[in-house]
Amino acid sequence: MNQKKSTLASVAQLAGVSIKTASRVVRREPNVSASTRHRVEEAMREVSYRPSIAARATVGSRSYLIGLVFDNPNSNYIVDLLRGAMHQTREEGYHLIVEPIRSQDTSMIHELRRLVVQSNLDGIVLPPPICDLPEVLEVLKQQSTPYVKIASSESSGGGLSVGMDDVSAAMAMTSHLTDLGHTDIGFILGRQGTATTSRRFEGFQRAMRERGIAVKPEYIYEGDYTFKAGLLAGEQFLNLASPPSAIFASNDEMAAGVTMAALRRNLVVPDDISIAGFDDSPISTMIWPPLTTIRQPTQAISQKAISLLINDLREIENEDANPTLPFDLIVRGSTAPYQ
Amino acid sequence: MNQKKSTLASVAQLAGVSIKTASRVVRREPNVSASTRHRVEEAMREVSYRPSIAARATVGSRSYLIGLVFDNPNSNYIVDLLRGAMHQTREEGYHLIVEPIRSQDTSMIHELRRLVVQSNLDGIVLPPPICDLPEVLEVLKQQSTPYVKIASSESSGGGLSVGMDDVSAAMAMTSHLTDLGHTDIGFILGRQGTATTSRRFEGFQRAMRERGIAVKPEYIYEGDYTFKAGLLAGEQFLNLASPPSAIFASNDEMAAGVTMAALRRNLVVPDDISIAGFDDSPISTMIWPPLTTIRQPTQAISQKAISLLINDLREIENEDANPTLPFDLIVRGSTAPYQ
DNA sequence: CTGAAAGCGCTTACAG
DNA sequence: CTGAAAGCGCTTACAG
Repeated sequence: MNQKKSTLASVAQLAGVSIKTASRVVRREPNVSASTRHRVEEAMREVSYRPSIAARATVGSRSYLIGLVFDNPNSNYIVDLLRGAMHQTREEGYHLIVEPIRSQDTSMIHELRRLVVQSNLDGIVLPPPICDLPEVLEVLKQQSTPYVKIASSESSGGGLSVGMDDVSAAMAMTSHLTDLGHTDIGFILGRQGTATTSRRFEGFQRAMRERGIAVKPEYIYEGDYTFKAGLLAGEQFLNLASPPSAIFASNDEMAAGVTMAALRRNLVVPDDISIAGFDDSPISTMIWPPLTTIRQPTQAISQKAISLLINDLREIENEDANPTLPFDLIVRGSTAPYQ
Repeated sequence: MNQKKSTLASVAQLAGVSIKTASRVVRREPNVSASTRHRVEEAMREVSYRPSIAARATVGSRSYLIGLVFDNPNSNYIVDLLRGAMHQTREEGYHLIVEPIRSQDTSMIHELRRLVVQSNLDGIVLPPPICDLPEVLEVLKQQSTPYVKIASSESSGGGLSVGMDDVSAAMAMTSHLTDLGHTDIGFILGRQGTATTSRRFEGFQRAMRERGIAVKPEYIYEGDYTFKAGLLAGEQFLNLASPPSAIFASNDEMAAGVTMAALRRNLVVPDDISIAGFDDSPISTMIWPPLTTIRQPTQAISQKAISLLINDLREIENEDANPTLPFDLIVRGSTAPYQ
């Protein structure tokens, strides 16, 4: 049960070669005769040899350490990111260093540089909103530390990035509502100035246009992703002479606010009004009825990000350096056919 | 601009001591004169020295690695835990390895053992609910890996633990309500069988008893920590011939449910009814009005946990091996004087 | 209280 | 094609 740890030396001895040659086989370097290679591989298998990352890290320029910094109020998102990243990092024989940073602080750049230098990071994962800070990218370029951006606002400038197609997702949700027979659909935008906000709105508009349904100006509300904005939007929509029969909020918190506005007026969700959110955040199942929403494949995204980054480190060409991962439309109790 | 990595040698040179002495200071070993220690610490700060885990791991039996496993649906709690733990781990010159595990899986124990053995963990932090799994404690004892429990249900069996005083916190919240003039207070219990549930209820009862206020049986509702339970509890309370003027829910989600039940009946919170929660979870400020609640000092708790654990590793006696940290009563918009 | 030496498991020059 | 040597940054015996 309890096995002793095997080393390169033990492999070399068993194969009757020098440590250096054993190393060459392990690292798949050229200039080893087929028979020697075979003998060493046999020995590796016999003692179930696994190279020590620690020892490798002390010597070479590689640390086998990937960093993941975060500064995002959405803890759920962060934890999902962590799960995916940790899984893939371990899978590839690397380790993950996680660091909370405060992107507002002036000392942040200094801390980031210290992290990269001191921990000798091989690469770093940049979730939003950090991936959109030019200073951060600048520092990493200076230190020539490879990075991968997650859900970045800007189209990647030649670097690595992973994201989700917000436009298609918003289109899918809109289609879900129109398929249920809704034509009077209220839309609540997120905070101005973020790429996500405009992409989701674009998806809504495009789907409506494709179906030939006009979008009434009074059915558009400018929110800011908060519960309260949803509450206000809901009240405004429901005060209309002809209120919408469905409301699509750009995130779940706002959709929860709309739900509360509807309940306040003794409306039954989804019979009297359908409500849809976006993100599949915890609140979406905490309220009643649970929200129909869009799930971002966060774990898969961070997994992919790690994978891209490590391929890059190994100088393996990534067939797609800026992939976009598929989302899920989660239909729950808050949406129903128009009646 | 481009920072170079600092080593023990550079620190030693700057301080004018041997590498060995510098090492002693870094590792907080005894037998270093105060002045030497001071000089080395100064040098460490100057070059912002951080020991190389890799180098440490190659040599000694110690890994300077602390593990933190988690399996908790509340991501916000986890992230707070992480922040506190990371801060203190770095402070003490250790590194933190974070691992999500699934306490339900049968393979969990195997994975845990692998983590402990392969990463050569010096110690491990066990948040709820993992800290209450006997199999986990068993494995750690087998491997003689020191651990510290966080917010454990059971009174620590001689081991290390950090927690919060739920009884006092529930008493404080109850007093807050009675101080506002409320005597008819509804209480919503959490899920049966967890220590937290009974401790919070005990605090409520004790505070009421101290004030000589009788607790009516119809003002007690057995919930399960979900939003829906809060909604049902609220409806039941509000259907009473003489409903309570204040409702204290054992967590914020249930308090949010009560809020929705109140709004459904066109009651104004807090004018018509005061509502209090527990935990200061994200939902407490997402809904309107924001909830008066109890904040657990999660970051401080995990910080303390790391501190206890590392003291233990250094064979420094902890003056209190099972400390309980102070909480905060957060008064927000959901509670107001009885009228 | 302080330090010189050996060595952890591996890699990177360098030499045959 | 193969290997002996030096060294990564640190720690653990051991000596003063």
